[in-house]
Amino acid sequence: MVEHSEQQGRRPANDGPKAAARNRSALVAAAREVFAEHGLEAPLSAIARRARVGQGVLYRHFPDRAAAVAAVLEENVRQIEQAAEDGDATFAGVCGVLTWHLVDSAAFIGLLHAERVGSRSGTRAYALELSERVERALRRHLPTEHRLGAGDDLALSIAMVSAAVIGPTRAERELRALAAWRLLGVEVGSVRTFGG
Amino acid sequence: MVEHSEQQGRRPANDGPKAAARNRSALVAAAREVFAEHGLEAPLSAIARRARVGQGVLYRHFPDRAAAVAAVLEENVRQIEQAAEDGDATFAGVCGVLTWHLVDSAAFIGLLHAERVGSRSGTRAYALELSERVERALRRHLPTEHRLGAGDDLALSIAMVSAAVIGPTRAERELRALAAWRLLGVEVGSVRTFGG
Amino acid sequence: MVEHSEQQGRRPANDGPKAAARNRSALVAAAREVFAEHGLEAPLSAIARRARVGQGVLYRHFPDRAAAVAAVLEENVRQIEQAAEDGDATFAGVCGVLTWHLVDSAAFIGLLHAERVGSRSGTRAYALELSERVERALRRHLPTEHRLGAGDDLALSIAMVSAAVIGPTRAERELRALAAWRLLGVEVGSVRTFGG
Amino acid sequence: MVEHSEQQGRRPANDGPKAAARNRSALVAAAREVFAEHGLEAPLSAIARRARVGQGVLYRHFPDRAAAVAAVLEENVRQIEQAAEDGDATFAGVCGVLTWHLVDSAAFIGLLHAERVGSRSGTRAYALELSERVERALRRHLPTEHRLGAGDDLALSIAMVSAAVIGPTRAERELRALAAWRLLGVEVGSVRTFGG
DNA sequence: AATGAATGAGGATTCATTCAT
DNA sequence: GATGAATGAATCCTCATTCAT
Repeated sequence: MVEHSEQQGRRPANDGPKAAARNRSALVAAAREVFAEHGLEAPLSAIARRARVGQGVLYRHFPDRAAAVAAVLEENVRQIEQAAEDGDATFAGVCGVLTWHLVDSAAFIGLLHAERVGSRSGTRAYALELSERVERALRRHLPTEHRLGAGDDLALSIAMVSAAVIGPTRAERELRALAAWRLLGVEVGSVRTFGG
Repeated sequence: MVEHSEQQGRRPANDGPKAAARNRSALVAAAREVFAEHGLEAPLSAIARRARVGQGVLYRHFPDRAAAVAAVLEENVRQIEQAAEDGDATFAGVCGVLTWHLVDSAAFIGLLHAERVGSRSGTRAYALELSERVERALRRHLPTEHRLGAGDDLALSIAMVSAAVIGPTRAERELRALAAWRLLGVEVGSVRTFGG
Repeated sequence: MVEHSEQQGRRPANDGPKAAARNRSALVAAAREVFAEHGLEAPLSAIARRARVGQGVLYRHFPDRAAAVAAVLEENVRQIEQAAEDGDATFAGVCGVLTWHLVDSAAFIGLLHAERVGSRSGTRAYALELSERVERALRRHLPTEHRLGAGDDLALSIAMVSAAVIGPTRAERELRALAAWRLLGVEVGSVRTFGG
Repeated sequence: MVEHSEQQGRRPANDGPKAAARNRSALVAAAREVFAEHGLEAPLSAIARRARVGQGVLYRHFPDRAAAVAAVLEENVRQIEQAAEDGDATFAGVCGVLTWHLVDSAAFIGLLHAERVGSRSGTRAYALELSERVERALRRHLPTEHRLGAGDDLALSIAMVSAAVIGPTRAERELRALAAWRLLGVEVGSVRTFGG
């Protein structure tokens, strides 16, 4: 008596490479949400779960936590860069986009606290690179005579503002962000995602 | 139900109650170092290990993480308060003492990021109380017409400066702290612990 | 924050998902044995150890002690219910099956001492639900004029009998169980597992 | 400069042997309360704390948990024996006193579940001895023709009734105890402590 | 004889990471 | 390429027990 139908465990279809891209975006989106809600220390398994993929896929795309964080922030940074590349861009405008991301995501705030992201080599370097890109995007539209123009003052200001962005509601966080910019003597444009 | 097997192993010397005070200071010192190096989320066991005491002693002295954090920060905050109570105290002077502690201890910086300290009840409340005490100490000497006098601006400034204090060396951290105060238009006195 | 050091140690074979079902039964069997031998408060780690699986597997299958207890008792209760659903079932017969399980497993006895199962919410509720199912199964065949028909008398009787079932040997426990029923004026059928 | 007043740690007066007796009763009373409230698995330290003595004293008087349990039960058993020795004693009356203790103390109930009290040798033997004394006290007034007169039936009945005594309120526990006796065909006198 | 601090093993639980299928 | 179960180290916390004073 041959019982060959015993091991029929249904396995989700393997959609091939096409699924890979889909999974990656799902993972990034999930990571963005999870990090935003629970901070950068959230369990990685939560990300896989929210993305509706197995743990293995997570590790295929992001070998470690830092990579996942980076993938999330990469998008944020790119939006800021795009805002800076826009023809009509102004310093205030780019600040507004930056502020939007700070208010939107706890993960992004962590970017400026790169030291804490992880002790494993490479992570910090990457985070630093990202924050430099943010700084460059802003500096591009910084009037030469601006008070933040000298030395590290711009980078420092970004870090300082990011620290101000705490609070349970988005409205509260935005208020604090704007107050922080004001204390630094910076006028901020509309707080919104670029193109949104 | 913790069912301990009847262990026979030789037990290290028990120095008796005399050790209590010694242990407590060892624990506070260890906690200060560990928190300064690894942040407020560092494993409590690391503190016990560095203090060369058993886990139980840690828990006897500090029933939870909040208590350990408090023990470390309490001293810092008190020093700032004492600086503020000094007859000759000035706003710049108290800022200097505050800055010294920020530069000295990552733990102290975390104080202003109370939201991250822990989800366990009590911790956050205590951290908030401590940061309010710091603010009150500073506000006491804030000239009425000072630009940080309004609303939450002083508290916000403290948080912002604390975020600026990163860097591998003490010198670097101090430079950044001073630059941050300068950006906020605040003149800081000598950066030193009160009475030191 | 669980910061795992990058362990290099060889990792025991991972038999993959196929092992899941096998592990689950191993865990239930182990739990049955451990609970039977050491009561419902036995260390969960003992169960994992006896099942030859890691702690994590235990928690994957049973999120808490209650779930593990339930998995063990669920089967016992179901057998009693099946006995009650049998066409030829009699009160004496169902009592016999109940008695068999009482004699077989200390865990099952604990069921009737639900109050002690655990202070953690959920456990007690579940235990109570199970004991109610046992009572319902018996009541189904309780002659209307039976002396245990009124109020809580049936539930009380079950609890009372379960307390009688102590002793080192199965034979001894069975004797005591039967004596207990007799004292309550209940005639019991053959003490055996249903269908066995 | 001689600092010889440094080590002045005040130490509570040592009242000598007189204190020993006082401590012992305090401990027994504390143990009774703690066991009654939290069951026989309660932390021993809770007993020392409630008795306002050091941990060491506890261990001096009771080398292990079993000894503490025994000390508590000893008093209960003695009261039952006294009730039985009273000139006017009846079976119903002694049952009433026994019932009072069952209702009063979770610890006493545990007596009849001696198997669970502890695995360390001696404990069980002592518990068994105590339960035998209870049985003897009852048996002394058991009418010869009583239905519980044969074999182990009396001991069994005691165990069975004790299992019935659960519930959050004393009133509830008493009701259940009385119902249990009734199911066994035993009439119980007033439920009260002997002489109380 | 009492005090009460210290010890440290043990149990619960959580995740990072691997890997058979 | 995807799945998701398994592993097991690490952390937290609780007590039983000892012992210097």
